[in-house]
Amino acid sequence: MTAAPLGTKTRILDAAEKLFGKNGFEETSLRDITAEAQVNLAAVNYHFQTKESLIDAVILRRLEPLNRKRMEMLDAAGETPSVEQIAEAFLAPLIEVDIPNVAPLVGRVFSNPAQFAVRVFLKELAPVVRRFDQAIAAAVPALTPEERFWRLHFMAGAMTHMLAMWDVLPMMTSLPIHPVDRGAVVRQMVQFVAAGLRAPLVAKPPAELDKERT
Amino acid sequence: MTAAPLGTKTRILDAAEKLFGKNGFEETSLRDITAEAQVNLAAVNYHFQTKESLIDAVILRRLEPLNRKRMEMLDAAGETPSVEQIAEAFLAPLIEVDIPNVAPLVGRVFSNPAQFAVRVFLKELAPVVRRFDQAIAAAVPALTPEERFWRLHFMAGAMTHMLAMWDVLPMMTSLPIHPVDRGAVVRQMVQFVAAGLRAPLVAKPPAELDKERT
DNA sequence: GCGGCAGTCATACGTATGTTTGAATCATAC
DNA sequence: GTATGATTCAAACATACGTATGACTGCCGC
Repeated sequence: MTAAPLGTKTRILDAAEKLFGKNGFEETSLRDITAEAQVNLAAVNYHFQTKESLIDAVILRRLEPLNRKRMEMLDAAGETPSVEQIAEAFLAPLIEVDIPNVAPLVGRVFSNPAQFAVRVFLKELAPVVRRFDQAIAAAVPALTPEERFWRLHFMAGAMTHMLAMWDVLPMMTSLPIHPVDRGAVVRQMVQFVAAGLRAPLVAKPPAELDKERT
Repeated sequence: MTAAPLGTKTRILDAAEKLFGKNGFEETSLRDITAEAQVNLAAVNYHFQTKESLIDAVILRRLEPLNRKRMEMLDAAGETPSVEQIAEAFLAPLIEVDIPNVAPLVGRVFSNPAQFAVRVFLKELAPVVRRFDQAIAAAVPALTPEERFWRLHFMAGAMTHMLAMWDVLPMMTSLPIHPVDRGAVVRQMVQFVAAGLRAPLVAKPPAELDKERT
């Protein structure tokens, strides 16, 4: 009857992941976590020393396989992936890798530029950003580096917003979108993002047009 | 020499806005705020009763004119605005209305689905969502309600991500994008979002294609 | 059997937080 | 000038938090 008891350490990670995702990092106390995990309060400091490094551990446990999957999909798409393939490589792993608690967590990580998230960002995310930037450069050569940079982050923003708002969005519409097939949303998002990635360049600002008039 | 002294209440709002934007709501203590505002600790409870309603006050002071401006721009775009006009009406007010502290704040509001943010969401944001949904429906009639719903929130996500990550993004690139002309970013985003809004519909899922094969 | 040790536990410590209090100060009307 | 109401102030309150401690438990090698 009782499920496999799992290690204390894993139970803490699971509980923390769930509560961090639902309520945020600072808003979740170690006592909330240990209660959810049915574990003694001191266990978290025994296994993870400090709350901060528990946060890191929770994030890294999920972020690492997620990003590996992204890289794999991008590699599998060949020499010069299309924008659709780029968007899908970036977005689809969220569906495949996941259990339900993870999505809100990812949303929280991306939408928290505070120090504790930056720690993880730069080490874990920078290579992925670089790799996808190169792919976009190959797929849409007309883009300047600045344009690639922003479009990449617009894509990331669409994703994070969906994840972070997952539980709230149903309240903002009368549509029966909950519980929804996450795969369908990803298809929509791939479509949206792909079109955005290959959008025409912005018109030159008035200052430059002036030169042409003279 | 000394600037106009402003009321205590306003100084609290300004300080809270600045610190909430920089560090988040829960991470900012009332003592941080009163120190920044050079005001007695008790003043915040005197003027705002509780921290929670201070948060509401800070958000509403900015969100309300922001959304009014959005509505105005959408109205000014005529009967059936183009997707570019829709995107611009949604995004441009952030540049015009703003002082620098506000942008991070908006990012925090949108990326925090916790109760305290939901309180504001549903009352203040629902009419705007409805209005823009109608505009998208008129501009891209082929979209189903679900598709409109998601594309609207992809647009919101690109915006929030940019705002929330504003201070962090420069660290993720070697490009000299900081300090950057915010108007230029908005032009990029309008371009991206407009293309996404009028992207072709998603391919039918395999299940429906099967029917055509039989 | 028993020593050693990783893991668990109840409990406590120090501190930071939101909030309250009651006296002091200020402004304004009479 | 002084009474009155609004505002500011220093100080305290209760609570919740992250962390630390020291005793206890169960297990494995010998």
